[in-house]
Amino acid sequence: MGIIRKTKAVKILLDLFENEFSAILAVDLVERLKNEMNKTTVYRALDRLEDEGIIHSFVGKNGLKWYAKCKNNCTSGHHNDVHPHFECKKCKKVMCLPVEVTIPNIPNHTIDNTAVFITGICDNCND
Amino acid sequence: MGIIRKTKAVKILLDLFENEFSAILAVDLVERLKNEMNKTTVYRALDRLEDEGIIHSFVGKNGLKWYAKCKNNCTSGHHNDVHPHFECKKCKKVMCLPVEVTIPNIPNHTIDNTAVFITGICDNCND
DNA sequence: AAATTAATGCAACGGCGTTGCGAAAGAATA
DNA sequence: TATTCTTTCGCAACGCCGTTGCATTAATTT
Repeated sequence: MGIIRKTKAVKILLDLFENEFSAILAVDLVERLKNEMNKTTVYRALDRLEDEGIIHSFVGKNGLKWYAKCKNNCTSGHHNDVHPHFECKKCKKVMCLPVEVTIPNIPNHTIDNTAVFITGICDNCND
Repeated sequence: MGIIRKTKAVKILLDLFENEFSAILAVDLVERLKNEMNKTTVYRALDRLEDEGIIHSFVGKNGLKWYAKCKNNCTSGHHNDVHPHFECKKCKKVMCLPVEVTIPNIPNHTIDNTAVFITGICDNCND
């Protein structure tokens, strides 16, 4: 807990997420890094990075796992931003939208976590 | 397109969803019906029911597929209700919430579909 | 009843993600 | 630097969900 060990895998992944603004599919990471590290290593390093609140994960429509960089000081266990994730049908990119989604009050329910997944066409492809 | 064939599988499934208010995991359906039909049949019949707009599906946090009955005259291809799905951490049930979630306008984006998945504690377990 | 179309069962597969375990790498102590 | 301890890595194998191909059976059409 606290400082994360900067292993080879962690360094490579951090670098990757630093230069990537859209979310990345876990399987794509495995593929892209297959010459540098084993797939098990990728998954375990992702787990650690998520535990530390450096990245966050979510599941797409097809059940595949996406990872993206956290921007709002998330900590282990709790992620601050409840932002939607947007998947463009054209360019296939998935991005975190800098927008707050407010969930209407639901009587007698305790809300713990909210995931919003939107599909459509992004601004880049809309020209 | 149009009228769905009332095969054995479809009848059983329709009956099941009629008497079930919470969503059902696809794998649970396969398990519950394993003496009456093959797992392939279950998945294929679910596909057809969804195509006809009788049920709708969504993916949970762990990537598993859920099915629930449609209530708002959905048609093939398009499902009318953008309601959240709520998973209770205690009783593990997943229900469709009768609430509209409004997504804030996102400049230059064309929204096609929205999925909201909430976890927490439901009213039944909150006493 | 015969012919056509659609649904079913079975077995095998594909893909994502996980686990167990021995080997290697990194941190800590001296 | 040498020794010990802890964490990570690689490999192989696995578990599971959902899908596909194909031959069989059931339902619809004529």
